[in-house]
Formats: sequence, structure tokens, C-alpha cells
Amino acid sequence: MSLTDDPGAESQTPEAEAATKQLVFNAAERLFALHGFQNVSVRDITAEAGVNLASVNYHFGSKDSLLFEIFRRRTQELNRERARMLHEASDRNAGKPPVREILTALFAPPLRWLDPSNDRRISLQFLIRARSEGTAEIREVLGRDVSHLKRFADALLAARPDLPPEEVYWRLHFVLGMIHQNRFMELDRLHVLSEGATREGEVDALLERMLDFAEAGFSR
Amino acid sequence: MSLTDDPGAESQTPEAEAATKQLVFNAAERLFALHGFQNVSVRDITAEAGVNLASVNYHFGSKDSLLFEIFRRRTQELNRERARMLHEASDRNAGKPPVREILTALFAPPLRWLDPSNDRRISLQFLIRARSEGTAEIREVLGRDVSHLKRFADALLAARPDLPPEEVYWRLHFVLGMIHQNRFMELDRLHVLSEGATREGEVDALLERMLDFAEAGFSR
DNA sequence: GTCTATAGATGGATAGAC
DNA sequence: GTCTATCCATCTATAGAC
Repeated sequence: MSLTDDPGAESQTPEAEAATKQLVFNAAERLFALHGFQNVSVRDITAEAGVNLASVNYHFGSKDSLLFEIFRRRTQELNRERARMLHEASDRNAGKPPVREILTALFAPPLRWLDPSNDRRISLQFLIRARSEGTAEIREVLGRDVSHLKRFADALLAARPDLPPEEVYWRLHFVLGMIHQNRFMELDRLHVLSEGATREGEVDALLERMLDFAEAGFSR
Repeated sequence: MSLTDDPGAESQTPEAEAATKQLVFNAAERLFALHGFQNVSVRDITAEAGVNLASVNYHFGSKDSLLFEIFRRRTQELNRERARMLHEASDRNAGKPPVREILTALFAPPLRWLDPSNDRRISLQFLIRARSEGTAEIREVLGRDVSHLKRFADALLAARPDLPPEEVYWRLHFVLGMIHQNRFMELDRLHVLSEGATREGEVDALLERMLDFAEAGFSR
């Protein structure tokens, strides 16, 4: 079964290494998403993962590096989904998709992640928290790497050439705020306020609500 | 000049106490707003304030209590401004203000604080950060004390009785996201993305932009 | 690669002199 | 009320045995 020449002895090494590293990765993502970066210690992570204390430093170098790697991986996954959807929307519309389709490419991936039946629900919470609480390294990357957002800004500028560019940028800012509001804390608060009328479980309905609201905000 | 019978000796006590406490309060608010709750130590605060290390515990009991008191005070100030504006809007409109005036009462106070010429700019950043990074005590208060938000939800429900209530709650959720997006980090990021086209200094213009966007989102 | 023990640093809180 | 010195808990990171 093994691809190596030595199936005996310590042949479980690559699998065990991958397994331990993945256990740490998942436990760290989960705990940080739930309790925040600074509130989770390496001891918490290794205890949750059921591995020994030293494994974080062995596999990731440091606590900071671990969290940066989770952030990098999840950001890349989310941005690729968004970029692919934007590209498809562009293909469907002769290179000039309308506002609603651009916003769909921006909203749909994080909302799919938000679905309670989706394993990635916790990853989205992680990303939202890391964005505002992350280390200086994460913040610096976020601040400088605007290339991903630029594709959406350019698409919106092309869709609304009649608007002053700064108006388009501000509206993009507003819709990003709508997305970032979907944290556990704010959703719980909304649930209390509405006395249970708002059910976050219906992510398809939420996507339509967000699109209706944002598209209306853009159509002036 | 003193109201006490003993102007000599340690008569500076009340003023000195107030002065030191205020120095700590201001330094803590500023540092937390800039660097986050967990990233600021009591030593940082007392160094910034130019007072001795023990004064935080003497005047506030603990670091947690200090931050909770700042949060409580600023939240109260902001909510009172909002409640007053909502009340005035209600008076102007026979108890049933239109959506745009309700949203103005929600947006205008934090945007006034955001003005670079306003001392309260740092207080607003503090509040936005405390909301997402705060202690369990702060989060619990936020989660349970929805009475302030409820006034705005009720006003919106009255202004749009044609809509299903849950739709109104979701839209309120969206506009709150728009407000919370006005953090230093996100504003800086927007500034980079727009290559300087977005100037946050023009808070009056920003208020109009936010109102236009949100009102359009509500009018369907 | 795993695990224990511990180094090394930092931070919150407090005792006790003034 | 102020301030210094210090206690004690906690955390990250690592050395070294297995």
C-alpha cells in the first residue's frame, strides 16, 4: 500500500505527522474562532487536539506562525471561490457582469461557509475574528494585499461607470461591513432582539436578503 | 476657592484623585483603541498616563474593571445621543418617523465621533473594538441589554408595517454592520484600495452616503 | 516524532513604607 | 493617595530523555 520502499518499522511516520499536524490545525482554528486569539493558549490547543504540548512548536514553529498559517490557508480558499465566481459571472456577461452578480460572487462563498451544516462555519468565524484581532503580521498582509479586493472594485467600477469612483469604493466598504457583521456574537444578539424571528440557518434566504439590500443600495 | 473647610495641607486630594483617575482612563481608552485589549498591559497604561503602576488597581480595582467602566461610560454617552435624536425625530413626525430619520439617529452620533477634529474619534474606535474583542462581561452585557437597539427596531417596524418583521430585523443587522466597518484598519484598507479617493475626513459626506445606501436598501 | 520538565519572560495584583 | 518592590500565576518556547 505504501509508496515507500520501507513499509515496516516507522512507516506510520508520514501519516502520523500529517494527522497530528491536522489535529493541531483544526483545534487551533476552532478555539480561536470561539474565544479569540489572545484568549487561547498553546496549552488549550494541544489539550483540545489531544497531543503533547511541544507539537505546536514542532510542526508550526510558534503560536503566531500557526495562526498565520490558518489565516493564510482559509483566506486563500475563500478568495479562490470568490474569484472563480467573479470569473464565471464575467464569462456569462461578455466581460461586464451587472452589480448583482458581482455582489453574489462576494457574498455567496462566505454565506455557504456560514451554513450550520457546513464544516467551514467555524472557519468563517475564524477569518472574521482574525481580521479584527489578528497579529501585526496578519494586519499588515490585509492592509497591503488588496489585489483580491481590487478585482471586485474594478468590476463594480465597470458596472457603474456613471458613478464617481469614490462613491463605488464607499459602497464596496458598506457591503464588506454587511459581511463582517455575520459573527456568532452579532447573530446571537440579533436573534435575541428579534425574539427568534431571525433564523441564521436559512443561509439561502439570507443571501437573497443581503443581495436585495446591497443591490438596492447600489442602484441610484 | 475650595468648598471644604480645610484649604491647606492635603486639600489637593480630591482634585489629584480625579486627575490621576482621569489620566488612567484616557490613557487606557487610547491604548486599547489603538492596539486592542489584550495587547495592552497595565504597565503600558500607567506609563502612558505618567502615573504609578498601582493606580489602576487603586482607582478601578482591576484591569478588567477599568476597561468595563470605559466601555460602560462611552456606550451610555453614545446611546443617549442616539436616543435623543430618535426622540426628536419622533416628535417631528407625530410619533412615526420615516426610515431615513431613524437611520440618521443611528448613524449621526458615531459619525460625529469619527470626525478627525473630534476628541471622541478615539472613543469610537474603542467602542468598536471592545464590542468584538471585549471581555466576557462586556459581551454578556451586549448580548442581553438589547433595550437600546429595541427602540430603533420598534421605530423601523412602525415605519415599515408592510414588511415581515424578520426582514426589518435583518436590515437593521445590515446597517449595524455598515457602522462597525468604520474602524481605523478598514478605513485605511479602503484608502489604499481607492488610492486615496476616499477621504474619511468628510464625515458629513460619509453620513449622506451611508444614509443614501441604507435608505435605498430599506425601500423595497 | 513524542513527551516531560523547565527555562525565561511577562503580566496582574498587592503589601507596606511614606 | 502614592509609589516601590515583589509575589504569584501564566504563557511561549525549548532542551533533552525516550
